[in-house]
Amino acid sequence: MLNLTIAETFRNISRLLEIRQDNPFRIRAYERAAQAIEGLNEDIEIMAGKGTLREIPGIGKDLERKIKEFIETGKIRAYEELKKSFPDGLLELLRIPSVGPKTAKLLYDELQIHNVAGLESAIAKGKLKGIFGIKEKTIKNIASGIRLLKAGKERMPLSVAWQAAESFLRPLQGLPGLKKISCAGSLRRQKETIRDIDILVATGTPQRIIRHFTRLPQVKEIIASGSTKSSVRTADGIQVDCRAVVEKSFGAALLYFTGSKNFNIKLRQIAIQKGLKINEYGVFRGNAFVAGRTEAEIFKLLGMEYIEPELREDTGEIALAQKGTLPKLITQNDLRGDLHTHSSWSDGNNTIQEMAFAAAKLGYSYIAITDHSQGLKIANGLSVKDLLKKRKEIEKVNNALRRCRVLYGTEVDIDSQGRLDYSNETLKEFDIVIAAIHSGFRQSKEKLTRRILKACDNKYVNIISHPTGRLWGTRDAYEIDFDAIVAGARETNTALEVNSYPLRLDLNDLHCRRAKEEGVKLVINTDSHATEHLAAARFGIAVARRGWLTAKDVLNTLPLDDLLKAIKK
DNA sequence: GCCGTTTTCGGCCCGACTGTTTTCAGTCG
Repeated sequence: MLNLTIAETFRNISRLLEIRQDNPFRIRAYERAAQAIEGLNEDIEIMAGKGTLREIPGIGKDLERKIKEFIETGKIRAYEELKKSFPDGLLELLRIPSVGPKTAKLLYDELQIHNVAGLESAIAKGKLKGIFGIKEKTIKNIASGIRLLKAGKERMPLSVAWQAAESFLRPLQGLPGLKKISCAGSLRRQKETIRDIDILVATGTPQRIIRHFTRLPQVKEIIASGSTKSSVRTADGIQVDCRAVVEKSFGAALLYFTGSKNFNIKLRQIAIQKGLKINEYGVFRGNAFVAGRTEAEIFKLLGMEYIEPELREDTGEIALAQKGTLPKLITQNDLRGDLHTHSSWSDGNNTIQEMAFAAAKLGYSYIAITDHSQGLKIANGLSVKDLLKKRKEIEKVNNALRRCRVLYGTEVDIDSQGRLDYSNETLKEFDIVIAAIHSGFRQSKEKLTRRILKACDNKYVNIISHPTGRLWGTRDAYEIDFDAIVAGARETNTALEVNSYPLRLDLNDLHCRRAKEEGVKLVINTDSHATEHLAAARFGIAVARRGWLTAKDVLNTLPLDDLLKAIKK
């Protein structure tokens, strides 16, 4: 898939144009296009084939041509030309916090510095002193920016970001003078990975709240601190921004700080058409404040439905909101059960009874215990003989626990040839069968895809679990032909799983939206190996919401009887 | 370079903080 490559190329063009001090609107056009392409839920090559590139906001005649050029030749001539006028590595300088295009150009023009290593040695030799506009403080900032860049704090998974955010939200909540508090930014939009954390507060005494914020024990460094805004870095290297506004502006500020950037720009343009101006303090007609206390009143004023944060990516949601036809996103309350969990029969920490009680406590009306199959020795997979005993135990738990029905399930291994690890005789006894790949990840895309399709063809397989095999920070997704799998799943009435386990999140939001478009049902499971993992469903819900899913698209929102009917082949 | 309820030209989202200036440019979000 070329989407990210093309987005990156456009972003680089934007940056080089910035250094060259080209037309600022042209610069922004490339940046906007890059962001729009990143947010696409469709393969850009397929769109090019269908001739729908121009439907992407920010893609006009010229960029359409450039995208096609890239798809056909692997290059964009104009970009290659542009690169020639700059030394290799110059873009690297822009990745240093506090170094922007102007500084990069200055460093290059004055000292011929064109990469981070060169900048480091120039600092060490004291060469930056004496350049107009650069003094001690700036040099220090650049040096610490380089250290940060090298520490390589890239993005963190959503789950880690939530933990960090809560460590700030909790101590601030209830402070005297604090009226409202919320996280904002990509965290509120529940993106899969987060760069930094935004916190917004409504207060009449901003200085006091900001002071409290910067003095929290986990703060290691104050990056900036003004009267209404402050940025800090934690000992873990996570940047947290706090912004304070008066209560009247809270909705406008929340809207603004939640983003995404392209979404905000689009909204402000719509406001301008209506003779209004939006900033983080409110919506104004002339100088008169007309809205801003809540996000809802701003959307209403702009003539559109409330748009959930997870949808705010400028990928078509604004038009639907104007028509009033947004999907009603699934919530955690819609889930009636978990269909992928493990017990101590295989590699889980808890007994079936403990898992069942934990599920009941969450308000679930069913939980499937889907232990690994016999071939997966490393996970203590169950032999056919074990299965009989396990089934008896489930019956016992079901007799004792009325509120939450335990389903007799398995996560059956798909072997390297696409065969299943239990016979059909065994499989047909289960209430629910999940199939998944646990080995042979390095096979070709075609072979991996065939394995999964073969599993779909089995009439007892109800769900395909973690289809792309990715494990965050450990293993990249293996390549599959997702469109082929969607087609196979649809034909065979096999559901695809959104695995909520924070390091998997497989499928992702893009996959969800695609599957939904093609009419394939999804399930949101946790793959829990302990009772406390069940709570991770919130992360699967986050993915599903970003993937535009409603409760209707997700099978485990159904009552038990309906669920069992719906998964039948 | 994009875009159009001001439609093929002439606009283009908006503001806080810092460091370097002494009124503002650069960076960031």
